[in-house]
Amino acid sequence: MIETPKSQYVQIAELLRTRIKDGTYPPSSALPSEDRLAEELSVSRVTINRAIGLLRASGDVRVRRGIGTVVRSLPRIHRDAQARYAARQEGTGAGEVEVRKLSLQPHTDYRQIGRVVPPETVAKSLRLRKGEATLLRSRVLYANDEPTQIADSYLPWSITKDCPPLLQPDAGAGGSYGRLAELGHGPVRFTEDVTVRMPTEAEQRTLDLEATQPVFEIWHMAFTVEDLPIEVCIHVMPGHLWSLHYRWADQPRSWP
Amino acid sequence: MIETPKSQYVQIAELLRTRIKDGTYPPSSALPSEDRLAEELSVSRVTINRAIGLLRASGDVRVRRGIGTVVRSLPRIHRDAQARYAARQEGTGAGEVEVRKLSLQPHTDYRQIGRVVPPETVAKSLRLRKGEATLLRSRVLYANDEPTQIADSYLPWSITKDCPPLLQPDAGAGGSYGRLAELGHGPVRFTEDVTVRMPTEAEQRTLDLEATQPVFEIWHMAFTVEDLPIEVCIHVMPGHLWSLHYRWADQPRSWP
DNA sequence: CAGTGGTCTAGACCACCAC
DNA sequence: TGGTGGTCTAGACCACTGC
Repeated sequence: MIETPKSQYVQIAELLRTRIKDGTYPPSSALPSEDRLAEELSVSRVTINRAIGLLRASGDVRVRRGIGTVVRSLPRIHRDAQARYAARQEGTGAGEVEVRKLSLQPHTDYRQIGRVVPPETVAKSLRLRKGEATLLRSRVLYANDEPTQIADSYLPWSITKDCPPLLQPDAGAGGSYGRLAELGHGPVRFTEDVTVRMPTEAEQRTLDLEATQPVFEIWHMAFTVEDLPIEVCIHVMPGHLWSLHYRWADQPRSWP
Repeated sequence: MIETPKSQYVQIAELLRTRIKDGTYPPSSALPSEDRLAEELSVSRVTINRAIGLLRASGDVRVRRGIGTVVRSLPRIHRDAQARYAARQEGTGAGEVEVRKLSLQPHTDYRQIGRVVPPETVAKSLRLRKGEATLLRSRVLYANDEPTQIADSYLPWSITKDCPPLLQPDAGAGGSYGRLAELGHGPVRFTEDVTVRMPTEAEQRTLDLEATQPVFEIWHMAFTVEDLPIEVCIHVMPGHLWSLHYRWADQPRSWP
């Protein structure tokens, strides 16, 4: 093995991570202040700050200005793509099932529900004409009051405009997919595109993240029996909070 | 809208990103040196360094010590989970198809092929007894000589030990799944678990990444008709290089 | 050798929080 | 008001590259 001399801030980050793991700094407890750590380790505060920057990027600690640096405590949430839509059909809010499984307290905040001209990429995916409107259902989901995801769901306005329940936070039994089914546009096929990126400033505020903490962006699409796109839902989720699960069987390929 | 006064290094990062997008700094070209940028923008070099740190985390630039800072040029590679295993069955190396689609030059480096006692998590997934061995096929894939992923494939040694092609880099027509099928253990069902995390130091070296650049970890599993786990493959891929694609249809749930 | 980025320091000022 | 982290500076030394 080649011995690489490591920079101090990397070594300090490792030290702090060790202390978190061995219980010296338990979950939800505060780390010593940067000044104190600097003194203890005989380095400048800037070096400590940089070390903590690594812990922040990986989601191990969260920092509150004026308060201090605290060890994160939320476990990873498992998101089973197939199961969640199956659950939805049984009438449960899909996003909350996963959270409840971990004995955490879920909570959904509907930020906006209404008619909206969608971003061009969404319009294209839904095969809408230029300027054609959609119903946007935008919500933020929480676990124990910590934000866990933003979900912006776009549905063609032409199809949803005469369905009042879709304008309510609680869309009724089976959620919005239940209503779509009643309208004769029940989704039967889904796709998801998953990417990782750094959060925008708005997302940093909403999800309580820092510029260096990656987020999943899941571009979820639902199709009807006629293979028409009926929904685009964009999920933005803190990377350190989630684990995504997919499964499939080898079968004659019936889709393009 | 609330006006948030931004720190200089965030503003400078935005400025540099703008210049990259508008072609002032084209792909593969070098940014001005930190000293020069510091002079141009009338800030200290540390501030420039911090701004560039943000561009590095998001994968917009890569830095070569002694050389300079260069604008990244590789596009995102699309990975269609279902399609790639279908392709494999037709005899093409799955990992290379995706790269070739982008007119890039693929290349696979087999780091290790041989008998190995696997990590405990892998052993458990394969339902092996404690200490039972596996065949490990470990490889690094490249596009245009830039590393794009590490793939470590584990197969039960008891099943694979008498199949010499599996000890070769090229496992023959249909890849290792082809050989498993001949052995009567062809995989028919798959699962994938996707997480994001920061890279280990070894991964940083292998994938030419920095500590702040997130990676996908895909835990891929293959099952036989009898529903026995026949392979665990762990993919580690730079987050900024990939886009993952999954699809499924609503159907009577036949799996646990 | 000169030029590049990597790292570190001491000191400073600020914004935010709890009391 | 005192303690916390956020940011910035000027200067320094180092390691690595290419000439």
